[in-house]
Amino acid sequence: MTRAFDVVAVETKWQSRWRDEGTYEVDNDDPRERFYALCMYPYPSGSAHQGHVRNYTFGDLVVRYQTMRGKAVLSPIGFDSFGLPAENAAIKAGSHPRLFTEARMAELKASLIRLGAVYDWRREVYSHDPQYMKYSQMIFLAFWRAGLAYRAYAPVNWCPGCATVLANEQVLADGTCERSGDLVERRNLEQWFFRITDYAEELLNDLESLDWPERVKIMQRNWIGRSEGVEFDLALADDPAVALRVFTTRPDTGFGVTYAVVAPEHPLVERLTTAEQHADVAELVARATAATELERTAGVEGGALDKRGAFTGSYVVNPFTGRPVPVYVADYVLGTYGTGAIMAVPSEDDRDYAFATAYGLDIVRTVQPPDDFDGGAYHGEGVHINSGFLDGLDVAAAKERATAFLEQNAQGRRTVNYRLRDWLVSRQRFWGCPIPIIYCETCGPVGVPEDQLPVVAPDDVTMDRTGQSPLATHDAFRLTVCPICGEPAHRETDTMDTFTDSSWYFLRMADPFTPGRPFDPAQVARWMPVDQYIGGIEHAILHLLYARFYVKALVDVGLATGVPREPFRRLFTQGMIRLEGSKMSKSKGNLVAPEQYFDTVGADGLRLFHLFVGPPADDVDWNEQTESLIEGCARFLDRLYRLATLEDVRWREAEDESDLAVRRAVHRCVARVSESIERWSYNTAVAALMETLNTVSKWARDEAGAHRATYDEALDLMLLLLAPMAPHLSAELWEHRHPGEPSVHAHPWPVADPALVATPRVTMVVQVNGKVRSRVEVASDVGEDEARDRALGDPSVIAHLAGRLPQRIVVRAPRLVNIIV
RNA sequence: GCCCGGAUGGCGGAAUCGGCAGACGCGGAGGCCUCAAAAGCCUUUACUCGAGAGGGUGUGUGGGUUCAAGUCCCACUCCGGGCACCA
Repeated sequence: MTRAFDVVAVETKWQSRWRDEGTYEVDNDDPRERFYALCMYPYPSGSAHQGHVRNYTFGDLVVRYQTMRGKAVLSPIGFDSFGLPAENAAIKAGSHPRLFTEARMAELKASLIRLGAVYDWRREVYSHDPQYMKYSQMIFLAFWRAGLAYRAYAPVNWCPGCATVLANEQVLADGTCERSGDLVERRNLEQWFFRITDYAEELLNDLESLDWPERVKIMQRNWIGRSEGVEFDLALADDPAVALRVFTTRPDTGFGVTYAVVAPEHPLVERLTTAEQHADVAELVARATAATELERTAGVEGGALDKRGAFTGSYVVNPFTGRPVPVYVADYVLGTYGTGAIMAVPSEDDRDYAFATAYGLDIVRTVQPPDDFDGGAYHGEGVHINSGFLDGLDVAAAKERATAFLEQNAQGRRTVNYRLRDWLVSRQRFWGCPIPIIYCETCGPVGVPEDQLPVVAPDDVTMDRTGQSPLATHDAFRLTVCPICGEPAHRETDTMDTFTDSSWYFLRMADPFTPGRPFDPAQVARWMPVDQYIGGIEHAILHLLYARFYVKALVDVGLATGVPREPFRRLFTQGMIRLEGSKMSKSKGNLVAPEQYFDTVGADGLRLFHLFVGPPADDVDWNEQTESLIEGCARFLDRLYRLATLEDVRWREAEDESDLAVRRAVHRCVARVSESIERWSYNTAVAALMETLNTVSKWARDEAGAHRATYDEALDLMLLLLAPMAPHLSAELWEHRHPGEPSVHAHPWPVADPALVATPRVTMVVQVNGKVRSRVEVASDVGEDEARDRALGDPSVIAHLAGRLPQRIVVRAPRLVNIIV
């Protein structure tokens, strides 16, 4: 298409100006009111894709809008530059992940600049920067000293073919390695954890104070999974000295306990298993513990549970009935939750019901289901039956009584359990931040002293096809001496989960200037919390939960004293880009590169499209009509350009009625755009501008001529409103109209004149029996009586009444009158 | 299975507090300009009956509340997302 102006020339001109003049650099001692605007820092996968464009268009709009609102806006950027894709690419290309990563970073940076997104580049943070790594490691050690980091055995995905550990995403749906095709095994390795569960309660409670999308909060709540219940002992029938401790949230159903189950990993499995049952139990345990997590949970879909178990030969006493019930080992009970053992109530629990049915165990109802209930386990409200002293009570009352009973008779104790597990941070990977620990034969694990940080992975490595981390076999890296005793020792060769990098980068960005520590808490406290965080919904759980934990922990270990404990006050999650329905991704090769549009419709045109195409939170389907939508946005910019550079206007001296109408439209537009931006309704903000441009354009070209002051006001206001959305063209046209004056982006955000926004006369709808029969012009402050009289006197209304007498007249002046006959 | 979200013209979407359904844009149709085209400009465009004036219908389906429902309530269908043996 032919454009009205040279898009590339205009855009590159302003991009270099913003960068060269440091327009969006902001100092930590800036006296203006502060605003921290942040987009989730990207993984550098190469030049930007449409998802980036969308994300950073929204972010840039916020930055420029808040700047015009007079705030000192902190707008940093960085790169989440560690990670598996770089490692895989390096293996393929036989190069070093750093070379690969840095090339991709440069590409992405160039795209962001061509998008016109503006940042304080002095604050750029990237995960593999040795400076950043040093502080990541300092933080790890601080957590360790505070007891928040610890070592424990945990199962990992082990590929026998590659002789290495796999990330979950490297294991295919059928349980094989994506690279070698071997069946992935489960192995126990000693690994590092962060004690995030210590913060479960706070992470849950603080969600309430956050201005986040409700569904993200719900996802986090579910992930944390708090549940209140009772822990108590089930005594072994033939040896009361041995007790099986169980956890339940339904103590009220105790009379329905017809068996008990322990997890295959449970420490009492040996003790409970009788000689006759030994073979059965051993087989079950072997199968369950060797299986991958995947196999163990396979077949769970749709609730069709393939539960497997074995009788131990032992019995425990149901404390409610006093009767012995059998104990099973079954793989549907998890060793890692609660006590790793349960009381089973098949009548009121689906899983127990399925197991009991399969193994022919008793089912005794304790809650009366409704008459029409035809399912298996019943978990609704109801009155207790078959339950001795609980009979007749409702669920809540019975819970109370049963809990009190267990406290007195079975070592019962009210407890809270969480679904949330501690955060496993070890990765058996090369391209990540090394865990700064040295293992010494005599001193045990020792932290690398601060003056020896950062621990940086060596450059002289070759990534081989197995995917095994070269650190594990690189002796120059691995072998060292103990910092305490000086004896030969070896380094930890695991690296940290990349989620650790993204858990504190926003703190570093707030103050990357203080030497010797991650940041100066006092400086950071002045910027935090982030006022507006913007990113993809895919980070709703992990990244956002880990970052929240990190900040709380950093405050507690003294590295972030005074910093608010919640990092992100407001969160916005944007929709995804889909290509004809399916998810767009690099691996599918269905990306629509933004670069091609920068040369045609320009960054402004593409940005406008992303703003206009629909609500920012909704997904965007990229299809055959997208191209023409983008062109429609470019066309709008062309029309604006033509109007702003119009030469053959007939200027007239006197103001007339049309001037007032135009001024009204323009001021209403100011109000509408401002309000739309505040509530993240960018699509309607653009629509308002399009509408206004149509009005002004038509008026300015009219034969009756245009009044200069009206035209000037209209153009200036439109350019100001457009400045955060299409920053290049707005700046260019503003400069054209105000040569030598400060840029449009330095101008305060406009305020609508209330007198012009208010409409003195409005259209009132007149309905007869709820159907619109007429519209009449009335003053906007019209009284009820006058509104009614106007409605009843309208010829079309009289015709529709056809002589019938109104039974009732509803008057909602000045909007509507409804006459009921 | 449980928890969330959604469904509006040919298409993307608008309707912010229960009060004019379809703003704005795309696409379509017709016209102006032009030797012609591109670009631009103008008109029109939910469906339907009607020559027109005008009428009827219409926001996934079925009910309900209300003078009035896209909006609130109940039941359901379909689509999308999250969790998925967490006792």
